[in-house]
Amino acid sequence: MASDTAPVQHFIRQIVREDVESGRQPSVRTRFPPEPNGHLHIGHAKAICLDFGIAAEFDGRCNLRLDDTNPGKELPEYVQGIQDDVHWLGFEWAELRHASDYFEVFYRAAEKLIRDGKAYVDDLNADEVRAYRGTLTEPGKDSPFRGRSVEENLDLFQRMRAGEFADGAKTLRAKIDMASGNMNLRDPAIYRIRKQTHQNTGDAWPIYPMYDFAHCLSDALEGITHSFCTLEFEDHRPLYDWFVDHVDLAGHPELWQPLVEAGIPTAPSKPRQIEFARGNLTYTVMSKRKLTQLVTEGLVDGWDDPRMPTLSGARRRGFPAAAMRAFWERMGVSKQNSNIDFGVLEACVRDELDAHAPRRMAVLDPLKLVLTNLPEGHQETVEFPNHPKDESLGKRDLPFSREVWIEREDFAEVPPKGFKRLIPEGEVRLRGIGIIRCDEVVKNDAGEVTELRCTLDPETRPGGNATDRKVKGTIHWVSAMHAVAAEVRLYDRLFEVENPGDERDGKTLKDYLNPEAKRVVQGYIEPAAADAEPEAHWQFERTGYFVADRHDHRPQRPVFNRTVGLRDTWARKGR
RNA sequence: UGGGGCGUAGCCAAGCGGUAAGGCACCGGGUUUUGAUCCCGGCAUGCGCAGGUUCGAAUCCUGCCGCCCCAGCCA
Repeated sequence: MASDTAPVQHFIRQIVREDVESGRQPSVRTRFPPEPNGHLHIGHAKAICLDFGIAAEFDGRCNLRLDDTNPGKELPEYVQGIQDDVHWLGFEWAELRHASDYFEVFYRAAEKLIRDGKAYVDDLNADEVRAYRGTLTEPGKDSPFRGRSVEENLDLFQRMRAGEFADGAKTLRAKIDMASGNMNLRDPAIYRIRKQTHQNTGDAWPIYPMYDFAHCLSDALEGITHSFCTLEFEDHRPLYDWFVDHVDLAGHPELWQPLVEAGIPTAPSKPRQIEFARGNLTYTVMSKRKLTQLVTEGLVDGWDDPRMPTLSGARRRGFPAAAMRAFWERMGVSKQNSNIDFGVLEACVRDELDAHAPRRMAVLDPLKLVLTNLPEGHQETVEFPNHPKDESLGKRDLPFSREVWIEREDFAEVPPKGFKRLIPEGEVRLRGIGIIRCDEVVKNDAGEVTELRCTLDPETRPGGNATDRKVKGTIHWVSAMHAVAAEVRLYDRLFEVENPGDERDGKTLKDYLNPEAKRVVQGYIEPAAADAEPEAHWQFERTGYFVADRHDHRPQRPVFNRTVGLRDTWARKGR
């Protein structure tokens, strides 16, 4: 996948480039390793773009690996969702793997550590382990089972695998250093007993490897050269290296013989873990717990609700994948915790859509306008370019008639200062038609404006001799006779505050929800917008960028979602 | 006197001993049949603070200060 903007310099790019140029790592292999226990969100897109992007940039390969070492939390539906999201973002993996593909290798590797005196079976229960671990400032104590013989450990571990012991009764632990300042090195668990059906391996295993053990060895087995992960794993790096070095897959082919037999090409590497900061966004939340809460409490309409920061939500909202990629490229990669202004993402979305979205006209809050100097029943078609700057997007015919819908807010009886639209006795340009003058304002008994009666200046019509006469404003319209009624869902930011995850002061997510984040209106669109394919992006002139809803849109019953409004210096001034 | 990270503008972020890129936001101005787009200009005598080394320091050294992560048989 080619990059969408000039690459931004960052430390990971630099490290990889140096590794390639020096010949240390002539070929680059990376992986994106999500746990299939939830939906991917915008933050994950940063990792996806990094993992797949760096591989592509250096002519390397990137695997998609599902890190499925904790059965019970992981579901096949999530692995499908993850694949869909990665594809949507525009990436293709070299190989799809599961950590569970390597369970037999992990088991053999654990046995090797036991034989080497580097691992032991511990009978301490979870509470006892915690008590023995010490605290951040005090060293831990050795488990009384730490000194078991290799033979006993091997026997016990084999019986763990055979399913002889109950869940939690025993663990296999690495024998490292109970006094280490790094808690991860205080004899971390390698295997735990969990008699739980696994989504891939069924009931073949009563024991499952821990992340620290499985992840680094999976990387090595896949020949990964650069293993990118987030900052909180920085402390795990010594352990990552410890397992890779002590298991020494490259020097012990017998450990991964099962993969060879299964026809899985394997050439173990010495991968290097490099940590970077996650990217947070203002006005949203990214934590699985909070996202789940939004869905389960019905605060949104599901995981792909267009207000959700999930990738499926962003997609349904109409954020183009190219904009998502450009956004993360623009943001760079560093080791600083950040809270990125949501406006930057919106700016990327507008950049992309301004360049590529064809224009259409739609009226979301209709007010009838009659051109009294046109004959009753008058109708004609007017040719419009689909894009003001890109002729390759072609032209279309737009029906025009004596009665049109205009946007209610484009008329004001009492105009605020600086108002450039239609006022009584005033003139404005009807986009693509000509200059009209408002002669009469019709109201109902309640005093509400129900209709505007105007005259069109024929000299200002295309081909006339006053086409370039200047008026302050231009407004959009849809021919009433030809308009197609449409449901338009106006989305906005889900939360009203920059940090909705902030639960200090006893506030919760619900206190910060933006009640205006979803408004559904019935509007009128020009016929050429109604035939939209689901997921087609449009700019409705002067109102914003919209996408035909992926699931609900039908040409007979159009449904559009507002992706993001146009930049609006007028509305901003008013606030 | 636990360990590991990070401090450059409102938000991101480059910078790698030679005198503070870029983007978003914001403020001016120009073009415009979208109050959009586009274009031009402005926006850190300053790089957490204090010392030191150097002809020269955001970059090197020392000491402080602030923020983040770690005590799952989660990932």
